[in-house]
Amino acid sequence: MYLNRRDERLSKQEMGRPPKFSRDQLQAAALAIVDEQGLGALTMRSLAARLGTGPMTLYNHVADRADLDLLVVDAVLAEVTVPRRRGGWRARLEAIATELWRVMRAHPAAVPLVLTRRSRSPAVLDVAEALLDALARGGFAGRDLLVAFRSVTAFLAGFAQVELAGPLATTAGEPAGEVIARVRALPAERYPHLHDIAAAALRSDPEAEFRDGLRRFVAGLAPSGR
Amino acid sequence: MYLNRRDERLSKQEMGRPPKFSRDQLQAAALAIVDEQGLGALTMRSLAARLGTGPMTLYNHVADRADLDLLVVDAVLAEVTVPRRRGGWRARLEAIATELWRVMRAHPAAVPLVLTRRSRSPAVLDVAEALLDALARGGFAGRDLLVAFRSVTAFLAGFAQVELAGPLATTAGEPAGEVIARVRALPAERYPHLHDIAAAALRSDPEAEFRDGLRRFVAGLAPSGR
DNA sequence: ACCTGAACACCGTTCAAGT
DNA sequence: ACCTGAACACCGTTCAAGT
Repeated sequence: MYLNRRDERLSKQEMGRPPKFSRDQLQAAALAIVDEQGLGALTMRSLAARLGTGPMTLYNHVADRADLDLLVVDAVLAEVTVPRRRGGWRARLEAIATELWRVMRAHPAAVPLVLTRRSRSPAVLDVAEALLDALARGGFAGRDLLVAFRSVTAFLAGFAQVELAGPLATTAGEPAGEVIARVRALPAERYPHLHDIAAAALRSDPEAEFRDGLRRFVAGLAPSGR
Repeated sequence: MYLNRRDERLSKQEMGRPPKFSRDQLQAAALAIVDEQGLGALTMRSLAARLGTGPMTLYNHVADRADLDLLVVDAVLAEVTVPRRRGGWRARLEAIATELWRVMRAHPAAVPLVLTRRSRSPAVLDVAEALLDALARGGFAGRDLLVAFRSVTAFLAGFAQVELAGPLATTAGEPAGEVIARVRALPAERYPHLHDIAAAALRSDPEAEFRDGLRRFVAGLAPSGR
């Protein structure tokens, strides 16, 4: 009887206690680990330790390990602030793409996750809708819009990725000069053009490369006019 | 003395025995696991088991777990047969890109690895050089060539990735109709364009989307003319 | 030179119990 | 409703030993 009454009290007060951590707290802690120590350092146990609790506590907030990756993706994309609508559709498209590029470069270790994990959070969907809106203003619709959207996100995702893992990418901490030196050590008669761009990469910076590539890409975009 | 002589014999005969597995065998086995059971199923132990040996044996052929990922990347890219050189540079660029696209779609589970892991094997460098060669024939050189190359690989890597993990991507085994249904369950006034392309995706096929996107992209490419 | 078993530190997660 | 420790199956890798 007494126990029963106590159980009832518990079910309304102590049992219905507020969550110990908010989703924002988890996101911030998870992203901090990735930023500071790399992707490999993010584990259920490391995140729990950083929050000052045991591993099992996390299962009150995420379904499993895969959910933890989504936490990081959402944390990164939440930093995107969709720019105000002004200018033509090309300018708007460039502005959103540039903002996305900025955010990804701010969290290079998280990029593989952003490119690889599928999240349906508002943070992700809002950015997608903003890109689509810019294209729609350019006259794209239906399948035309679909293809253009896939192309733009492809370009964006790819550019971030290529800088990270392409043949000219630098490993974490490795000076760019060494990578280029390694490319130059390859047989020149077999890889003449790789030599060429390695030399160019030495004098270029990724920011400007992205801007040029993006501008050229956007300039070439046009609805099929069917 | 006798033992010494025996040791010498061993060092020339039994000790210098040929490797138990070739690199090709490791590559094929690793890729088979990924193709059949997904990325998560590839472990040192699972690969060893498939080869009928113990986990430690693998360390005679790869440096560590990360090396195992490179094995898969190289196995996939080794399937690329660079098309014969003919036609204009745009046609050639499209041909190589299409071939790469074909190979990646043949191993969808391996795509995240291909996009994310850096390999410097000839398989990878040869494809890069072929793309560069096509662009060079189009008049690109130096920094121009660098930017164009990054853009093309970006487009390619991104397109494969977007189909795999973009907002309209299907999880392994999940019918495309369900994904689209889920998008349509979103508030239409907030995501009007996502609704639009979801409907278009229902009637489209990725092959044709890639071809259209690629053609449009290549058509827009041109050296800066400085 | 190449192979291999035992052992270790670490991981995600199930289970059962606590408030 | 939310928290948590013990325990389990699994992982990559070190070590030492074998041919």
